[in-house]
Amino acid sequence: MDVYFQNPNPFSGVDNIPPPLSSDFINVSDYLVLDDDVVANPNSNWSLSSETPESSDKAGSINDINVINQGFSDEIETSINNNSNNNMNMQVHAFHISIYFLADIQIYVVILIYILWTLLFDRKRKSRGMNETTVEVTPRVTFRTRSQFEIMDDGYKWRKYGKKFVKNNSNPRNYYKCSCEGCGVKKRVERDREDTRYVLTSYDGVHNHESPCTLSYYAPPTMSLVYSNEWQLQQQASANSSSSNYSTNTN
DNA sequence: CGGTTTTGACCCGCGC
DNA sequence: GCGCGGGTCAAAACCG
Repeated sequence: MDVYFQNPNPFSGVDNIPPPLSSDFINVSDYLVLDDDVVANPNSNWSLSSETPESSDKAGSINDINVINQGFSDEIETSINNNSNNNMNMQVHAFHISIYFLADIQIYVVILIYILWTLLFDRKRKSRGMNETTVEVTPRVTFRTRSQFEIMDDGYKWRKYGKKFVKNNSNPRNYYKCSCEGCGVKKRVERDREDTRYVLTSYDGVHNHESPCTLSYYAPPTMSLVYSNEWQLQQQASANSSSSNYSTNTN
């Protein structure tokens, strides 16, 4: 499992947009595009977790990154590369801890848990009328980010299709679909019910297209102009929609 | 006018 | 079967 984060920094050169506050802006490449400050300060206050389709609402944070992938906790190794063209990348490598550092007995426990979990998952699939050849792969990744904004730029264009007040959370949960035709990725955004300073952003599925942000960054100058303008519009729209919120927090 | 947001209704799975 | 909670739909409103 390799997850690459890139940082085109869409804020650079954009007028009327407040400068990014430390750790308040996290963007997305596959899921996130990290801001300069986040990459430069690995200890800044952010976290990442992924969850199985059956275990929603379990996003948490262990140190910087927490990954719970299909029932296993994964050991994470992070590395930050700064290549020649100022395109900073963060590589996240995940290893199954069952092989990496568990003692022998614990390996068997993990294997047993895995078998039980697989059987349970298979039963759930069959109870839904899914046969053996039906593959249900809906990766859900949740980012827990300390931010004053619910809507953070993640490099993709989203269309809101629902809003729901969920139990035990006074803050609404917003549902978004990727606006790109044919892309079925969905996004769920809500304030952490336990600490409203944090925003939980869950992604269902994987984009089958490039982010407009990535295109902008790697495109030839003429293309870059087109996409950059799109980015500015998105950024300004986001800033306008939350301008009152921002103004109350900048003093 | 086209794209986005809002919001009530509807659907579905799950537990009792 | 029923109620509840979460997710989605779709029509109307909104906006640039």
